[in-house]
Amino acid sequence: MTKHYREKAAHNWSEDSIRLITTPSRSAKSSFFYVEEAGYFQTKPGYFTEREKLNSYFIVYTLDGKGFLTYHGHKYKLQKNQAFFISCMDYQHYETDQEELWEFNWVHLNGSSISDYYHYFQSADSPVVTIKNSSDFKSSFQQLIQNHQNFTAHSEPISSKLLTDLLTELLCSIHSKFETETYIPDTMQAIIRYLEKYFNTAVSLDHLAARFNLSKYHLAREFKKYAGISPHEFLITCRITYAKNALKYSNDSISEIAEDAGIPNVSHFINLFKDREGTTPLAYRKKWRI
DNA sequence: AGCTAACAGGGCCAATGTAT
DNA sequence: ATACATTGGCCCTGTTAGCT
Repeated sequence: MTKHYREKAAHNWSEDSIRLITTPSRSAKSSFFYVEEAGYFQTKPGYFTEREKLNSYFIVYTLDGKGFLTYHGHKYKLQKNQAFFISCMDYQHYETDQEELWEFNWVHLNGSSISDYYHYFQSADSPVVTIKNSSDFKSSFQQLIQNHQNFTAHSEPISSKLLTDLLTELLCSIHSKFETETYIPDTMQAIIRYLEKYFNTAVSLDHLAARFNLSKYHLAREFKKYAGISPHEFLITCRITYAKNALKYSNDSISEIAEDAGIPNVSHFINLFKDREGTTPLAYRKKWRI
């Protein structure tokens, strides 16, 4: 591992700005999200930071004014209520606008599962998002800073909770390039309900298309757009869910359950179940009955 | 008996690009 | 928004043999 941490910065910020370094416990590092450093900056003209190859993640939330971020070869403008979430391993440069001075909350954070959050966040085309639920986001940041100014026995789990809130809000603020509201059209809802009801029959994409009077190509595309998975994948999920329920709460044999779930071929049922659940049907039944 | 693993072959579907 | 074409992948089947 080559590690050449590099940072260059002009530390121009106001008197009432805040910068807190923390020393998380061993257990916090292994099981929680934890703060490495956090604060609030009211910048002065000339403020900037440039760094790379730092094993830390970084969230910045613009409270007022204007800032600029350069990351992964692009330059982004940051305005009020916009946040970015980046990995400090990669080169980054951020600075205040010279006229509209940048005011922001920030946190360097880490944790065992943060790379998964970051990976999910990267499905957006930009590291900068406009926060949807801004009052909660702002309040979580404030609580986070307060929490580190007044150490208590439960500071670390509380910090982890607040960081999770921040990360969750970041993920929920991603808008895909297809401009999705959380709204799901009625037809798609109807199709989802139909599948939930008739999963145990041989329902195909063609069948669905005919039933709902849509082109099957269009149907498949739209379904995935709103449900996140293909119609067929959703069907399988319904079948596995039914099977798990029957395995746990009935005494039906595996082959009966397979049949009732809409997968008459037992061999295939077992393979599919194991592929999705990690255990065979019988092992699943036993696990929940001991 | 009932359950599971492994395998191979056939067919259908999801994904994608393109056109209108 | 809808339709068509292509293709690689995986869904499904059927069988067999080994397991509890």
